[in-house]
Amino acid sequence: MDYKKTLNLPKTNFSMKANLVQKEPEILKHWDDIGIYKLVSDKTVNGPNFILHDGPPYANGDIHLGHTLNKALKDIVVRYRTARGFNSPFVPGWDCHGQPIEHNIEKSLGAKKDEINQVELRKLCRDYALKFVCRQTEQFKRLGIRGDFNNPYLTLEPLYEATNIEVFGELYKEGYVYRGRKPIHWCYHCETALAEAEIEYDDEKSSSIYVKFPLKSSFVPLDGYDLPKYFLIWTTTPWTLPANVAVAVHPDVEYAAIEADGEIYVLARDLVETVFVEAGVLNLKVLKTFRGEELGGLACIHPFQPWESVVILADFVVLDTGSGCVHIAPGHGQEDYQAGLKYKLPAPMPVDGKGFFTKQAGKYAGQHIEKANEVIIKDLKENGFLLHASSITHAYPHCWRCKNPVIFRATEQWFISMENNGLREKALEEIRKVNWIPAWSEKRITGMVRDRPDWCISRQRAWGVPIPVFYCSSCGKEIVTPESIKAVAELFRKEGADAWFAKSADQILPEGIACPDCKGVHFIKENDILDVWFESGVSHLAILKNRRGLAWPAQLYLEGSDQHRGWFQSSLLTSIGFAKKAPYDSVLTHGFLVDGNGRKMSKSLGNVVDPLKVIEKYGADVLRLWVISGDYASDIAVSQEILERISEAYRRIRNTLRFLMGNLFDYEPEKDVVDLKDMEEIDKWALCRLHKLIETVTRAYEEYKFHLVYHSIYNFCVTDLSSFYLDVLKDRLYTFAASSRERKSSQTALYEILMTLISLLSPVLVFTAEDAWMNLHESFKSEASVQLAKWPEVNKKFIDNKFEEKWNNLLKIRVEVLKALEVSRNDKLLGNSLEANVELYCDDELYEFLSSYIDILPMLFIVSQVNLFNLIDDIPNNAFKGEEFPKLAISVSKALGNKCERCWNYKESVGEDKKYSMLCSRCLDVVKGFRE
RNA sequence: GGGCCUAUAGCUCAGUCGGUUAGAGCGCACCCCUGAUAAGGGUGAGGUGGGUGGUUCGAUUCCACUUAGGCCCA
Repeated sequence: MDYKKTLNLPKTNFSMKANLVQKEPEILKHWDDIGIYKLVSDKTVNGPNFILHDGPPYANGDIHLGHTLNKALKDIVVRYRTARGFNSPFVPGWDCHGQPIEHNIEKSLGAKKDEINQVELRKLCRDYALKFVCRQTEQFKRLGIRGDFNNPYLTLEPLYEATNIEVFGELYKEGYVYRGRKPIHWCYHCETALAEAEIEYDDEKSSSIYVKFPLKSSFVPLDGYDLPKYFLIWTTTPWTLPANVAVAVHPDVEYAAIEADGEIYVLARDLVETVFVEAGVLNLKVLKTFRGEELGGLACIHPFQPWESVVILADFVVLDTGSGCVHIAPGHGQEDYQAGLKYKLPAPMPVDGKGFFTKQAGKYAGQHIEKANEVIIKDLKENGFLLHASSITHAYPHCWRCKNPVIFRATEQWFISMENNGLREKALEEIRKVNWIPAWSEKRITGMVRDRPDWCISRQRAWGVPIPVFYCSSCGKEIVTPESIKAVAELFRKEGADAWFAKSADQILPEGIACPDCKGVHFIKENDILDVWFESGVSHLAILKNRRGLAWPAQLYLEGSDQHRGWFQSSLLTSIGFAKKAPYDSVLTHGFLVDGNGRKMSKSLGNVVDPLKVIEKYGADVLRLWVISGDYASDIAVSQEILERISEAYRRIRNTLRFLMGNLFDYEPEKDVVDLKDMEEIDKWALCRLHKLIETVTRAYEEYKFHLVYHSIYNFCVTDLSSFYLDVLKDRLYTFAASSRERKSSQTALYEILMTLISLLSPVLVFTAEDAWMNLHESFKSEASVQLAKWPEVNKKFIDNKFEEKWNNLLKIRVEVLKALEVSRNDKLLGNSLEANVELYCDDELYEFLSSYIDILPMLFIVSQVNLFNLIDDIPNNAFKGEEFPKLAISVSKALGNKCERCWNYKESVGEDKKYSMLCSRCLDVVKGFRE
């Protein structure tokens, strides 16, 4: 007879093979059908707020793994919060304006670029951005991100654009905003500013000249020498000399005063030889040396401009070329500009947009800079200020469109001052009030805010939000008033920022506005648009304050650590300016992606992992599991091996769920539940472990330590369940009478475990949890989705440390027995452990402990018989002795009796019954019960 | 060059407020099972704790330096 049919073998529709690639889209459709986002919000709307404000990704290209990491972490946080009953809406956002999109559109237009106007260009940019918003939306949804994707926030929406205007107006009113100058890349052929991405570096032949700057001040170490004294500077751009205001030296470098041809030159000592060999001057004498630091504050005479050039100290001075004395023209270089700010130097900018010198260039006014180079060199030579001139070839920036060399040119820009209104101090104060996770994050942003320069919010572009400033046509005065701001904001709310480009200033401004200075009534518009960081930086105002269901400030911002310089700061600064307070209670940062060798992902290294391909191969849940498997506080590694590992871990977790479900096929929670006091001890142990797991996992979610969620759940599945509890339970589940108390006891535990695991996993394995949920008996669930289920609560009545300690001891003994069994297995004494009879020889203490468990020892060891002895002297010779228990010897022999055909245990009772001669007594009762 | 961060077995992580032979799971090798079966169980081999130096009776844990890597600046 085939007794298999009389067993309670597992049954479930929850498939072993996940087939996520196919199943996930089906589940997504199911969520769409039932309107899961709304169901969850309706359920949690009255809970306490937990607003995670989404940092908007740029609407360009497909999502990459960095997006995946970030959005998955956010999704996990939000899902955990809603499961705990918080009102935690998730409104995804996109950053839609900006140079990269505009640049791509211009590229695709090619020569036609000049034929279209700004409004038309903006239309194309808009379509482009929206296209990628749609695309990324689908990709994020495929990842299982739950959010209000039907109502995302886009920085190109009229309401959003209007918020920028209001915030700018407020900041202006409060005195944070000013107009200043700053050097930017400028193409004088195209007459346009260029962004870094629009620069191509190419070799260029330039002049290389050493220029003598006469020392004007007295410098004590050289006072004794009655010779002309010069600082010797080097430059490859003679045309920038008219804008020179300083000479920079490195404070820590050794400088020398050299006598040559009856003159004294000051330059870096290590470069003396190089310079003079090149200049063909061989007769040198080192008069003195001094540290650069000593030179600071000296004054030189500009070779041809009517001002002094002061000696300043700068760390950026390097000694690989030149003389160690760097010509500084703040209007023509980044570092020069920074140094100029530091030393409060003037920043003359004697070059116009077409590349011609202005009046400020003195005698060179009207000349083009390209032509002026040789004139300047000639003049220097004639006036005795040139030591040497030659030419060099070096990498030089060129315009991406016209391929001509570009220049650095200071232009008028709008800034937010860090100082004017104490913004820096206020920001630092707010930073202290925010909870930064991990803690060092606070150090990082503090340092950055402390040292950052003023925020340049001007961009010379078309695709963005205009800076709402008007200038009086007659006197040029800038006009920013509550009325003008209101007019622009209202216009944008109605028509979007496009209106700025389509209308004239007079059409935009309300009637009756007059210039406060000259009473003029005609105005022109500012051409610059706002830095996109300003735009995304006002999202907390545009979205959290304006949308129903959201609230300001946010409980959490969660972004990559690069945002310490980006969004965390731009949001903080706008928020302080507008609302005098940080826009977030907590800020969590995660690290960056690296490959298996810890290298960053880059196309050139060829180690880029495409999340869409991972999803196609493994499924989104595996990708999400990967996201939490590592500690994101530092960088997160991804590689083929790592994904393979994660994928296996996923299968393991899934199978554990499957086994649990399969063994609950005939369980009805209400009817079959067994009281704790009536449960088998091992089932109580399982529940004890489960509730400790709930505690650990919940704390891990609470503290955003998701890798601990993964490791503890996984270890629980593998160690506690699969390799022990479930393995040991099979006998009881399969062979005991279906409705026996013993079996229902174990099922009661399994049910708890199953429901808990599904919930604990639900923020991460969103598809799998739902898949499991859909395959549960109706009687197991009261909600349409696991996402609506209650979070498991720790119940202290299940946790008993003393009890657990006892079981730990049993488990340790079990390990020893398994080792002994393994020895016998290797000796071919047995295969299946049920073929074994185990004899334990132990001291009194252990004997007493084990004898209280003698009835369940065969089950724990999965053997047919266990006997206890305390006669330490009578141990068989071949007994196994482990290291853990010196007072324990284990002897393994063939089990007594015959194998029961039904439960496979060896029992002496097998054969006692004539009719069922292949059954043990226990199975006999069960089988008889079947018949009745 | 500066600021912040990371560095424990092939992989992902624990842990030690400085103290006996550094843990877990996976992977790997070997074995068992075939009533979780494109599953399950067992045993075992893997670590000079990035490196150097210092403090200490004693450091993986504290300090300095250094190497490699990451983010952001310059």
